[in-house]
Amino acid sequence: MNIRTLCLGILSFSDATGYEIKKMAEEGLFSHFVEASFGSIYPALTRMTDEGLLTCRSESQDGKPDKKVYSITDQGRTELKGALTIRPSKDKFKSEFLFIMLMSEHLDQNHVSAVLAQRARELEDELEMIRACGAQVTKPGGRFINGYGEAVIQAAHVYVSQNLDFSTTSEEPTGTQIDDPHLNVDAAE
Amino acid sequence: MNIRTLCLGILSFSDATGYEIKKMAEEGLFSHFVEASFGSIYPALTRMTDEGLLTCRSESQDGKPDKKVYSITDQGRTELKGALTIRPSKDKFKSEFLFIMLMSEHLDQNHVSAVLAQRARELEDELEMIRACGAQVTKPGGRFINGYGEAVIQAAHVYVSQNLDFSTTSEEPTGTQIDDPHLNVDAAE
DNA sequence: GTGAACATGTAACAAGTTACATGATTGA
DNA sequence: TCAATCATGTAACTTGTTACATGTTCAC
Repeated sequence: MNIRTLCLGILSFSDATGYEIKKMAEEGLFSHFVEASFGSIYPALTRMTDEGLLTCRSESQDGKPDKKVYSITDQGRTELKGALTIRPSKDKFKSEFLFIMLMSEHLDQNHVSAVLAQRARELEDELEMIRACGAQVTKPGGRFINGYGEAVIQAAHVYVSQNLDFSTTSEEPTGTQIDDPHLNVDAAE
Repeated sequence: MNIRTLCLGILSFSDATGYEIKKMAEEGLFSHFVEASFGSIYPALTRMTDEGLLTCRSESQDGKPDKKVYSITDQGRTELKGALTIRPSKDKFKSEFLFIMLMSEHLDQNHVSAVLAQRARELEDELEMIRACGAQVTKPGGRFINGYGEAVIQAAHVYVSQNLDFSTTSEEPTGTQIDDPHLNVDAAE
């Protein structure tokens, strides 16, 4: 999924400026699956307007530059649907944190412990953010992904908290004790 | 984290060829947090050898091109440690799947259901892979990230399985009933 | 006999980031 | 007075991907 699709998606819910789109990609629901900088958003909006996928109206404000509010057109909605009807590619997950953990044996143990403790705190903050943000979400799609984020981050938090000292002890990592009634494959060995 | 660090990390465990590095980044432990193509791996290895971070020995094989086996040098280990001692940046997670779910109200319900069912199956496969792969992992760092992956993917699987029909019913998404004893913040509302 | 796995490498290209340029307002 | 927020935009740059080039062996 590229920036164009992201912008179309956000604009399919409500009109917005480039600045607002960036904010939405940083905080709230959208922040879970994209990143976008001004350098990519502004050119994308301009180009899509030229192509007829968006319309743009300028609202002048005193002091600040004109605000350019973009709206999605029917053609834009068609484009968006097309982009969403392909089967989704694998989720992409990049984690420097996990990489550091994997390499922990080459590193200073104090550093590893500090990184773990820090990560536990970050996960708590994220969970709080998701819950706060979830209180404002009403549409089913939004509720679904909010719940998804909550489930996943919580699992990560439980796991990290239970294994804060993995690098200093020789104990087995504590696995999840949750049973998964939807998994019929008998893979646990 | 860039490809250079990834290669150094892999080579810090054992010598390998570019081809083998690519395979490791696709399957097994490393696959959880990176992607790499030949087009990025080969130039990176060449350059790092020029810079003294790696050494390279050629093993001729009949038929196939010479195998170039890379080893990390002390300088390379220093570089790796440096790259790992910075505090890890936020995990990056990109999901076309979640984006489609967010947009589900604009889409055909049958398509959304199919995507959900497909995702449940993919998560099962991934869980199986993680468990199979975990059986071979012995070092603490590896065990930690294997357990992390298992915890997170399982949570996602439970959640998706419980909400396969979210787009066709008006019910609240089923939240996680797991309690998190490590979370003292009282954020649940 | 066809495709996959083994094995390396380059050049063209795509995509997005960073840094810069500009400038008012508001709160600490 | 300094940083942050609002607000848009461009150019240079980085990074990495895709497609191509080359060639063997092995299993189906």
